[in-house]
Amino acid sequence: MPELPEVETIVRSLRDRGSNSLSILGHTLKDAQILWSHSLSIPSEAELQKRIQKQIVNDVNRRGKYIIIHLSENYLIFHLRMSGDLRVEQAINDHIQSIIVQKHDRAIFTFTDGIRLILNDPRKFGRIWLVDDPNLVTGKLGPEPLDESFTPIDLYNKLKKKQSRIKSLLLDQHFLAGMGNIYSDEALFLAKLHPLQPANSITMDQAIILHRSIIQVLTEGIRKNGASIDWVYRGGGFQHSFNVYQRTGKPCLICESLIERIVIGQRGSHYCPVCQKFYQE
DNA sequence: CACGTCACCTGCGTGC
DNA sequence: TGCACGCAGGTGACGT
Repeated sequence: MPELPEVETIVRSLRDRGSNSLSILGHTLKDAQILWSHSLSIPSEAELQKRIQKQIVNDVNRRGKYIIIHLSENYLIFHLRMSGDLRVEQAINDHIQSIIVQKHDRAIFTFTDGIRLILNDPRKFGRIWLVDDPNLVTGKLGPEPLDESFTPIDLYNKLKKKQSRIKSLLLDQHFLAGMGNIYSDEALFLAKLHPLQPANSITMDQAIILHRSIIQVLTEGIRKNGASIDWVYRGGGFQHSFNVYQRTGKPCLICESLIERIVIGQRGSHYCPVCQKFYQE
């Protein structure tokens, strides 16, 4: 489900107390229940339960699409993949609460004061880790697109070394962390690049614009609290700003040509055939 | 090594 | 209405 902006929105809601969200900062863990065993990557459920006890949440942040919860001793890490979501529940009555499980709940973390952090994940692709070193999980990720260390020159130099299609590269988390199908399509539209364009055919000028477009769509996505599509609604509004994603057959908002959809690496790719020309040398 | 394809899952919309 | 099919915000394993 979530890409960088959606994950960032969730991280902020876990970290910062909002009008309708509950921060877990400073809370002390008491117990964990894993309802779908594959949701837990490492360690074993017994080990997890033993190790998280009495650990305090010191911070919550993000690396790419991974949510990293800094505990007193270890790091509790979540990846929501396609359909995962995290919610924090207010403590109600202990006896009632321990029984309440919603459809698709896969893991429940209970704090000493009764609040609960719950992974809900219809498609069961989401994963959880408890590790001493977060690099064990996120170590191979590419640069953070919103960090200053991500520069147009570096992007150009890396593109030059790749001959895969630009759309596939943007989805490759080892190349760049955090982009998913929505934001890749939207960034390529802003950059006027055809999704099938080989990476090494992209010019310096185009790379500069692509760099700016990536930052623009991600920043706008975060500002709108991410996108809410399908039957899972999380309150974000970026879906109202889509130029091409899921707009197949609808007029381009710039030139009114009809948006096309092709499949690249098993993923639907949406683009304007006129604004996003395929360059042949 | 680099790149493409498949497996892992459930639910929803569409068309017959 | 029922059912088959295609589609969905991702990624690791495997093949060429």
